[in-house]
Amino acid sequence: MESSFKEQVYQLTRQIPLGKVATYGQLAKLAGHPKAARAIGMFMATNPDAPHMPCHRVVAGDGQLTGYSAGDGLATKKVMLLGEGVEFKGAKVDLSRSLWQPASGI
DNA sequence: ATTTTGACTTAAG
DNA sequence: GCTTAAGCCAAAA
Repeated sequence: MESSFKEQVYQLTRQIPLGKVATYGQLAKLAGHPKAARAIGMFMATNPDAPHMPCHRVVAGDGQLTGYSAGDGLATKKVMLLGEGVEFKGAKVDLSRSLWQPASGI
């Protein structure tokens, strides 16, 4: 395994369950760099495995949809998330309901 | 090797 | 609630 920061981010993004979304900061933290949210965005923008990279399930820390350069951009992203069962609150994702909680053994 | 930019986050006013 | 500033990481020029 490469075990690189990049690889970790890719794996985590790939493990986001359907109907849920993760934030850049969350992925960064899970990958070992809690402040590399910016780099995460770049990894998504330059993702080498787009078909295996559900980057549309990754949103900003406030649930705001950012980036996405496919279809109609954020519009397509929103539609995809809605189709997966993610709840929206206006133009943002309702993180209170659709935020991915890894190992949610609370 | 250095500088700039970017799909970010948090804090402060 | 909105704007400004600073911090941090990685890729591209």
